[in-house]
Amino acid sequence: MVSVRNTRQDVVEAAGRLFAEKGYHGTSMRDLGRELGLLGSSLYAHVESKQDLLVHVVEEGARLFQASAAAALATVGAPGGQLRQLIAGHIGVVLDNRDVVRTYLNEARMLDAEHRSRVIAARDAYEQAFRQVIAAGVSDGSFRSDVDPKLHSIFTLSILNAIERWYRPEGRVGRDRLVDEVSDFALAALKR
Amino acid sequence: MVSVRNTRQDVVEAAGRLFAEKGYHGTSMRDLGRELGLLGSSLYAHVESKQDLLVHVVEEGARLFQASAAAALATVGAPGGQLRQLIAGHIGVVLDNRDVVRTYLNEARMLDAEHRSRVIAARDAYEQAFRQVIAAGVSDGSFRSDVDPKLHSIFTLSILNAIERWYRPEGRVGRDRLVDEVSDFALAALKR
DNA sequence: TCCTTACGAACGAACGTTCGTTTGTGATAG
DNA sequence: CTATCACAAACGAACGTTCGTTCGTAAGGA
Repeated sequence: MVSVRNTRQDVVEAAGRLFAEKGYHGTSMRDLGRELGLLGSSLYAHVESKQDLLVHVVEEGARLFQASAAAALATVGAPGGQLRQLIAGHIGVVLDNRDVVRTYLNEARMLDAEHRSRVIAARDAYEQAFRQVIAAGVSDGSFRSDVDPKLHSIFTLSILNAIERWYRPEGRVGRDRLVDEVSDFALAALKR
Repeated sequence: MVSVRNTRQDVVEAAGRLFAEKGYHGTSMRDLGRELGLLGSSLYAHVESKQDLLVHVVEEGARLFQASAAAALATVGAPGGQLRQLIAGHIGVVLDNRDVVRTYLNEARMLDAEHRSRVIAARDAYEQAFRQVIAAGVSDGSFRSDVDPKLHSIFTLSILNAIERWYRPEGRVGRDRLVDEVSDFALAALKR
């Protein structure tokens, strides 16, 4: 029942891979066709345009992060635990969807103005989740009172978003260790 | 006596600006010409090739960071103070050379293999400066003993390298405040 | 039989780059 | 002073290639 032919999802996945590796403008439709064993022109049976492919990859990235944040916020517990959940979720998304995430983080600015502003809005909303949790911890006294929630969330997200640039799954740092290290680093600045 | 004509340095600067904004592959030689008020073909009076332009911008970025690290390491003082110097220097480089730094950070991977590996080596050497200072602080007891210098330097550099993505000089956070916030954040995880 | 998938030729536009020519400017010679 | 010269800077046409995309057609599974 396995189809020999390619499906739309195959094309989007391959696009994520190539966009992540060589950038949107560095990838041609013929490159992408070659990756799937077909001609560049054949891709148009599955997809409307090259820009359309970028839109789909980036929006999948946005969806993944949004779902992760929603799940973390749904957990009950102290702000410290919730922040740890946010961090663990983010790292899970990055490690399980490297190419989509790399494209989401690095190539979204190549989108046309309309789609790009939607992505920016999604990122703002995601950052809001971090800010909320930190602000809650400041309010209820579990975090230091002189913490700037906005700056702290930017710093934490900076660490998380950079992971795709250096982390190697086969290296000496396992996934759980990574979550612990990032969490401890981010929480150290919050400890009163 | 200011020249009305453009100089090689003008071209490299404009290239840094456009590469930072639209990416290397997203910038054409005709775009770059337009930026300077001339034709794309006219650029070849100043420059060997488009790739050549990228090489010069990226190598300038590498030089700036290397000089900053050397200056910070030359200061005497406790590891905590030296780390703060490294951070302040990095932030200075980023804020005073936004376009060069953005190109250095985001477009270096578009270089051919030879130049790219030189950039990677330069980045490794730069990260080494951070790692050394942290390791020294662990050794002399001014930092916690269970700190992993490599991970800590990666996290700190992640924060520093992300600054170009969100910081606005005209915003509510001034340069000195930014240096303090990043330093406090990075040092909190080192406090014993 | 229809519908999806893929082909492969072709399109016009844009790409990086080359080249012969023109232009402007500063130095030099009369 | 002015005429001449050299040279760098810029032009603009053109090159060969690649780009994203279109289209008519063929093949094959439901």
